[in-house]
Amino acid sequence: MGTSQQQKAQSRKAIVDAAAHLFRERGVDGVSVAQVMDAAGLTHGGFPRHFASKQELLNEALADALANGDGFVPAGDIMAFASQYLTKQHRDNPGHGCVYATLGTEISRGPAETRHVLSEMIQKQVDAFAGGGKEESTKAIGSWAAMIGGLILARVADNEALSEEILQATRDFLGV
Amino acid sequence: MGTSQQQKAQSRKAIVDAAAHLFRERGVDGVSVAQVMDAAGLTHGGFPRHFASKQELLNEALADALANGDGFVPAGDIMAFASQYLTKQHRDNPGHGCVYATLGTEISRGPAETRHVLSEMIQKQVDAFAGGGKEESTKAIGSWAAMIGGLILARVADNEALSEEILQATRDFLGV
DNA sequence: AAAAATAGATGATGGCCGTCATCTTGACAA
DNA sequence: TTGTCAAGATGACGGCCATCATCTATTTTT
Repeated sequence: MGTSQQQKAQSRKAIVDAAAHLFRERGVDGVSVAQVMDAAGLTHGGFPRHFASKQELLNEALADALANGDGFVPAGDIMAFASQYLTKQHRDNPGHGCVYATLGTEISRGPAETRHVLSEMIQKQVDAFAGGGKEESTKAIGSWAAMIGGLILARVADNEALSEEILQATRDFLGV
Repeated sequence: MGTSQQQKAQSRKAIVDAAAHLFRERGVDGVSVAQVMDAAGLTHGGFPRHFASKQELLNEALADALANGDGFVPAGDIMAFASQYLTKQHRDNPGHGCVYATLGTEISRGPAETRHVLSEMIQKQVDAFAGGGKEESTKAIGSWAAMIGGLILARVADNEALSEEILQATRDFLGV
């Protein structure tokens, strides 16, 4: 099954996309390499041709998810961002949602290398916040934190009323 | 190795304590039953005498961690609570810290039964917040969310300056 | 056009984990 | 005191996973 270099690039992209999606949906430990490959339309054996390890794929998937903005990274007005973030839509689609709210804790416990990738993303975000002065920065970081925590609580809640109550309260708290 | 019923109760407590600690520190998937038993001073074979499954132990461990207040559950003044919560001390000791910030995402993806246990804890907390009226309740839930999100971000950050900046900003944001 | 290179498939390997079976030994009931 | 029961130890089993080895077929190079 020889394949052109163009197809290899396509395959690689498919693998990264599948990983970025599945890792957020089920956690890194909750998804096997074989499952990622399967979702990418390949079999597990082709994996080493693209990545040296699952770790390496995770790093790439994280960078990709955040670079594409798919990972719900604050941009522009933090309040406009918050109103998109604290929704049922986002809550029910972790696979396409905020990386910090889905993988933050798992990665904080993981290898330094992967942790560093995510840490740099946070740094970049905090730096961006700092543009508007200290007070604006504090508000942005604090609001961001509330969004992440609120979404996590809303996802743990197993009944719609409670979950919606948490989302609503967090929105109200932020004045969105 | 016959053992008295008193010793059995002691063993059970040791297992639950070890689990509550290790699960928060390394994640549920990151700790094996054998490791929990070892930390409790036993071997893996005695496990079935106490719990039918790892799931069952998790449920018990969660309930225990939260009941003991060790799990960082808001009590009394939410602001006083926040100032204890957003500290390096808490950040660096997840094993004895807030359950939502360590296991929230993992459990939101897990079995309904375990999710229900944690969900009921949230419900109880939200109900307690509601005592002071709607506005107070909104503030409490929003602040709680900010604490959880802020702590998670601070734990992901792999350099002290950034991590401390996040903790500080979240504290300032909440006015603590 | 022939040869070399390689993407991807199939399959194997070693390790870890949750759970169960069995045995031993001390606790309690008689 | 004797017999039953069970806590906990040792050990095994089946399943899953990450990674590597090998084979194949097509692409790319010469």
